[in-house]
Amino acid sequence: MTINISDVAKKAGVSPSTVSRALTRPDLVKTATRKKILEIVEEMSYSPNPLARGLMTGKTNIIALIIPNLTNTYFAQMAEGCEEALRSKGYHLIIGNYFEDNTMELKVIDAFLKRMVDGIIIAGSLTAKDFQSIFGSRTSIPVTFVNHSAELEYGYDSVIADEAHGARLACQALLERGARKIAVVTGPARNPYTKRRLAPFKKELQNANMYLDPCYLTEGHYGSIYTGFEAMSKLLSLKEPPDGVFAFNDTLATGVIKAVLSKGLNIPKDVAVVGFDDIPLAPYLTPSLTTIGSSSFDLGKEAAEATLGPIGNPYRPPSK
Amino acid sequence: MTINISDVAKKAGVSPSTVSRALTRPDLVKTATRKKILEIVEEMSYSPNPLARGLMTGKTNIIALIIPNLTNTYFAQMAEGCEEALRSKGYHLIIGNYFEDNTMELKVIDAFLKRMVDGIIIAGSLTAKDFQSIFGSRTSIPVTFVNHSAELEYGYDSVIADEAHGARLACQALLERGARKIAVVTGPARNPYTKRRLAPFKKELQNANMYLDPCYLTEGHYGSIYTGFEAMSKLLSLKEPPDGVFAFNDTLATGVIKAVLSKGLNIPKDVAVVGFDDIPLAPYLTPSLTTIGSSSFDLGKEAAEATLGPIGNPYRPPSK
DNA sequence: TTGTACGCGTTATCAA
DNA sequence: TTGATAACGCGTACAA
Repeated sequence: MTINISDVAKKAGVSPSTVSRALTRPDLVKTATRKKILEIVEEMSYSPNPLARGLMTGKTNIIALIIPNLTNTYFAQMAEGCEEALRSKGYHLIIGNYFEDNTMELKVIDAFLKRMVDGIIIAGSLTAKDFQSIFGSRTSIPVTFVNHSAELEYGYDSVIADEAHGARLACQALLERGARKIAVVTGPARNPYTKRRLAPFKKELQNANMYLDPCYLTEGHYGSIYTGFEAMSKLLSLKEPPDGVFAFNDTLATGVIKAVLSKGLNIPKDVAVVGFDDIPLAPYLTPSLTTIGSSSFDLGKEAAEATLGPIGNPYRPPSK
Repeated sequence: MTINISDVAKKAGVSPSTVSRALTRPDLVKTATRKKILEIVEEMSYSPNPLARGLMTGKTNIIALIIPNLTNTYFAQMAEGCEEALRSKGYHLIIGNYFEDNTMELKVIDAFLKRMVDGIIIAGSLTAKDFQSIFGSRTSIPVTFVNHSAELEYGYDSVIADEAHGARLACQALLERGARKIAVVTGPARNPYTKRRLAPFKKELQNANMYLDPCYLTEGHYGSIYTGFEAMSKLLSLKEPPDGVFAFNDTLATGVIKAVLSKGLNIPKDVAVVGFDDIPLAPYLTPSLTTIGSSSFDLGKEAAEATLGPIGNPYRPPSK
C-alpha cells in the first residue's frame, strides 16, 4: 500500500537501518551512500511513518495548547504564536479549547496526556500547584504555564507578560488624561490575570496620592463584552460617576465604551478609557481604545519555544 | 516505565488479545471476563498507546483544519465548531493556519498528509480541483471543503453557507434603509467568497431596477480592517459618495465604519452599512453594525461531522 | 561504515 | 470465547 523504509532500502541496495540513519543521523552514513539514499527518498517521495517512528522514540511531535476559548482574539493570537514557533521546528499544534468550563479543562488535559503529546502549554485557569497534584505523577513531559506567575517552584516553565508594568502604565495614562475619579472593570476576582493587574494598579494610584474607591471596583468576565457593558452602566448610574476607567482586557473595554457612548457621553472628554491586551481590532473601535500592549502572539511563541527547549529536535523538520 | 496491555493481561489472568478485544469490541468477550478486565484497566489506569494502535489500524484520530488565519473571528469560531464536534467522538483537532500565504497553504497540507491525519477540512483558498491535481494521488482520506461550492464533482464533501441568500438579504437591508447609491467593499476578486456574494447581490439590485455602478465597486482584503478603511475612504471622496455600503465581511465593515465616522458622517443617516458573517463583536461596534449571519461555528461543526462520516468511530471515545 | 536481529505496543488472523 | 503468533514500520544495540 503505502511505501515504507524497506522499499527505499531495496531500491537503494542498502539495508533499512542505513536508510533510517541517513534520515535521522546523516553524519553516521558515508556521503556517497547518503546522497544516493536521499535521492531515492525524494524520487519515491517516501516519508517515514510518524506512528512507527513515535512508537520507537516515544515522541509524537505534537504540542497541546490549553485555552479557555478561541474567539477571544487574545488567545487566538497566542495560538498563532505557538503554531508559528512549532512549525518551524517540525512540530504541530493541537488545540485544547475548554470553552470556559473548568471541569472540561481537566478532561482535555487528561485526554492529551493519554494521547502522548510531547508537551503541554497551559494558558488556562489551572495552576501549577493543581496540575502537579492532579497530573504530576502521570507525566514527565514539559509543561509550560502562560501568565501564571508562581509556577517555577513546582518545576514547570512559565511565560508571563509583564502585567504589573502594564497596569502601572494604564494608571499613568488615565492620570495624564486628567482623570481623578478612577474606576476599574476587572475580570473575576479570583482569576490570576485579575490579581496581577489589580494590585499594581492600586499601588500606582497610591503613588499619586489617590486610592481606588470600593464602589468604583466592578467586575465582569474576560470573555464577555456584555459584562463590560453592564459594569460600566452601573458605574455611570452612580451619583458621582467616574471620569476614567481601566478595563482589564479589551473585550471588557469594548463593552465599557459602548456603555459610555449609549449614555450620550464623550470619550475621552467625559470619560477616559484604557484597556489591556492588544487585539488588532482596538484601533478601529470608535473612538479609539487606548490599550496597553502585552502581545499574546509573542507570549505564545515564547511559550512554545520554552516547551520545545527541553525536548530538543532530534529529527530534521520535514524538509522543503 | 509506562504500563501496557500485557501488564493488564497478566493481572487479569488473560491474554493481551482478550484485553484488546474487551476494549475495542466488548461484544466479543464474555461478560464476566470483560467486567474483570475493565475493572483492572480502571484500577491500573491503563490507556492504550495511541501510536501503537494507530500503527495497526492506520488511524491517528486526528483531523486537520486548514484556515488562512485564526485572528479572524470567523475562522476562530469555525475551529471551535470543529473541535466541539470532533471531541465528542474522540477525535482531536490539529491547526493548519497558513497565515494568508497560499504557498504555505500547500506546505501545511503536505505536512498533514505525511502526518497521517484521518481527515482534512479545508477552509482556505485551495479548490477541490487543485487539491485533486496536487494531492489526489497521495491520499484516500476524507477531505471536506468549506465554502467552496463546486467540490462535489471531484468526489469531496463540501459544506457551504447559503451566501447567495445572505447577499440578497444584505441588498434588501440597504434598500429598506433608503439607500439608493449603493457601493460594495469586496474581498479579492478571485476569492470564492467574493464571487459567491457579489453575483447574487448584483442580481438583487437589478430586481429593484438598479445596478452596481463600477466606480462603487471597491476591493479590500478579508483579513485586514485597514483595507476596508482605505476602500471606504476612496468611496467617500468621490464627488457623489454612496449612501449605502455592503462590506463583504465584518472585518472590512469595521474599517468601513471607521472611515465613515472619521469624515464626520453619521451611520445610518448619511451612509447605511451592512456586513457579512456574525462575529460576536459586531453588536458592540459603535454604531452597531448590521450583519447578515452565516454562523461559522455551525459551518465548522458540520464540516467536522461530514469528515468523520465516512471514517466512523470504531473505538469508543476515551471514556469519562 | 554497514547489516542483522530485535523490540516498541497494539490489533488481526487463525486455530483451539 | 479465548490464546498464540504474526504483522504494522521504524530505530537501535550489537556484531561485522
